[in-house]
Amino acid sequence: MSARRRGGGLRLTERDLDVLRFVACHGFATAEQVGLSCFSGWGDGRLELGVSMTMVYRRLKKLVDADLLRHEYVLHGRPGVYLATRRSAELADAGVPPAKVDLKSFDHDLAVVDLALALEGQTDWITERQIRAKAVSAARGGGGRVSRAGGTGRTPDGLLVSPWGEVWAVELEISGKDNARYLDVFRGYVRRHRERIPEGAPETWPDERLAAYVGSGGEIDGVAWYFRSPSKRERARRAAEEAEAEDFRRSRHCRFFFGDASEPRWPPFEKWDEQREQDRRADLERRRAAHEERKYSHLSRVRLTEQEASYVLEEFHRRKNEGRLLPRRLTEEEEAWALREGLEMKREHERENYPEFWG
DNA sequence: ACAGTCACCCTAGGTATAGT
DNA sequence: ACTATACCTAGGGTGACTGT
Repeated sequence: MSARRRGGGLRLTERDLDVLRFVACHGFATAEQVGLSCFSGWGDGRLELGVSMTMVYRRLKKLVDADLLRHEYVLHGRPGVYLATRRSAELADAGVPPAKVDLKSFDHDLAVVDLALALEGQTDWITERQIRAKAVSAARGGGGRVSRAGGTGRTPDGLLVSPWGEVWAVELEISGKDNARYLDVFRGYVRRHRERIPEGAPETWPDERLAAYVGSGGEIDGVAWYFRSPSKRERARRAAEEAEAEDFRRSRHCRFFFGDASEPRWPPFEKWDEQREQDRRADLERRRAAHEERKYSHLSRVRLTEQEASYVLEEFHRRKNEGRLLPRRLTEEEEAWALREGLEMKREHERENYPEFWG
């Protein structure tokens, strides 16, 4: 059993650290969410609790007793939430300070955790708190292009990073905005499009991806927006189309995806494959152009030598006077034509002898 | 009804001690 | 020195219980 023993007798396991990290990164979470994240496994395409909820509660209680978590009832009749303490935030090394519950966004924040749980798996989820914390530390450390005090423009509810390094901003809408506001947000995201996924992105660690995101000023490959209401989703989709039409060149690099929050699906992670296909085509085109260039420059260097020219002229003179008693000289046009023909013959000969220049 | 806690039991790993 | 055993501590499972 790999576990660390802390003063109070609690042996801290790797899973405990996962719990602390999960809670710290999201700010707070219900026991059920902690259970699904840290006491679960993937089965039948979704997260399933691997132990009983009693087990989860008991473990959480121990962490609360050890001053590593705080338990707080926020709304009457609703499950309580667990929050990180300063000690656990340091212990989990998640790079985020302990959170406070904000009543205005309480429902939304818990819904974001649910969304993250549904979308995590092969993908990495970077929380809004992680982004903000990184942006602040980057601004203090002088690294990164920070557009606003401690920020990288609009901070999404989370970042979804595909195994190939494709970065999608995730937004969860549980209330609704007016059309102009949607348009405004989409314009902002289109401005932050990322033209290319960097080479080597699939091999980078989540914290390197977060650093790259903050360092680039919040560049993204797409926006996945999840809605509870189909009509709001439709309005947002129209706003996105408008933003795309305004700036077609940039929006090619920033895809939009509109999902159902009650049954969230992953956005289409296709950019990496498309990028590789484009690179392959560009490479092919480059090689074809280089080949043409070499071919042209090679043939353009082919000239008739003096000896060859006089041989060509003699040969044409002989052919012209074949069967004549009184031979005639070649006219100027005939000479020029003969030399052109001779040069063409020589180049034809080159083509046969240097097939690598002719494919 | 549901969130959360407690008691009891079993299992597993770590450590001290006795026996060879 | 090595091995076997006992004991302690903590994790995990289940059912019962409490409080709202």
